Amino acid sequence: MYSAIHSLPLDGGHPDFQGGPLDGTNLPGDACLVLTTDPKPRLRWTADLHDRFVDAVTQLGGPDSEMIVGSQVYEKLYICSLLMLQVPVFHGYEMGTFHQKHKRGLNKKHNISFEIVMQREKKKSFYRFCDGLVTSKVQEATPKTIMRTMGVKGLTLYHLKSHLQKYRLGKQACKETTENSKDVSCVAESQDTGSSTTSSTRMVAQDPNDGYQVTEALRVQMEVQRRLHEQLEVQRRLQLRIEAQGKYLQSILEKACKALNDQAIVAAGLEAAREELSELAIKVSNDCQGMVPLENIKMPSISELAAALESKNASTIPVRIGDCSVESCLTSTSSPVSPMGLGSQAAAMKKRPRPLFGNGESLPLEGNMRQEVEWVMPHIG
DNA sequence: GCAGCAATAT
DNA sequence: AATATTGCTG
Repeated sequence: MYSAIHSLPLDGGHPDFQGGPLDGTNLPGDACLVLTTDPKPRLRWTADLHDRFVDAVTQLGGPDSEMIVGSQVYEKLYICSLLMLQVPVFHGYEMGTFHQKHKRGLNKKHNISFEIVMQREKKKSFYRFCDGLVTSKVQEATPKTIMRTMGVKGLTLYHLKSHLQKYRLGKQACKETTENSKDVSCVAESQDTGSSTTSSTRMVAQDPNDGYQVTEALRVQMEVQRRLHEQLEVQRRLQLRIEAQGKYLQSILEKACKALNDQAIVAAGLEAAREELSELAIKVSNDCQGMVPLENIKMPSISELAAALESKNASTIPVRIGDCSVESCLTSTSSPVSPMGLGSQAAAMKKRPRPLFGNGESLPLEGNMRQEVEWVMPHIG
């Protein structure tokens, strides 16, 4: 029916193209843009061309990729510092939800910025933290961007528009059928905010976005591990500090003992007191020795970590914010790093011990790991 | 101008 | 019938 009147070589990043036949019979190795010979020449979507199209679309985030419809800048408050650590957690926040939960803690002054992302399919927007630790450069797959990434001469916006429309419809239908047959729950990737967990996060194995989701999950895991290390570091410093404190105490006691001993000869009545102090000194010494050596501190498992992150998030923040020393952890007197200062940070912590994941929000990995966590502070005599 | 949907044309 | 194109809306 169709016969080609002309064909244009593709330019773009495929140097391996073989000049195609000039008639309409295109083999899947062709890299030619074929038009039909009709009063109205039409573009022929050859297999090859389509493949390129698909490549471009997936590269741009899939057929239902997100649209970034705006951005906002918020003050670098405690909550924001927290969010810095929690980029993945931030995914899936819907606008309303986010506002409700965090608006009070945020201000439009400093340099934390968020994208307002709209997902094509859902037509709902949500915030995504995008300062510094941008997760992925998900560009939206629109006809224009596709055209750019395909880099095929002669391909117009209209061609792509139409083809994309069809492609999306096809994908949608495909998804629906697979969804009906099997309700595959997705990897812990998005929040459990109900409506935000729709088709786009419930993808099936062959979906091109699946790879993205896997990387995303991996990234989350790495993030968690990173924080585990941070936490352990704090723990270690705390331990050292505690040991030092113990030694100091002991030396004081010993001195006191000595002093008393000198006088003890004179005042026999003090004998009893000396005895007591000695005992005390021994006790302290024992306590010091019995204090859990670092190696014996119960190492938190990932699951514990996750739970801990959830419940004790606030306590990790100062460490990250200013890399402040143990002193500040212990005494809360060191210099504040965030504009609001430690005092108000402490207040914030008191107010919301679980600022991010409370209120039904949850860490992505949390589902199967909810345990009581007591490892943050080793038991001290 | 552009994206996306629906209708239309081939 | 399948799918490319055009029309129209926001």
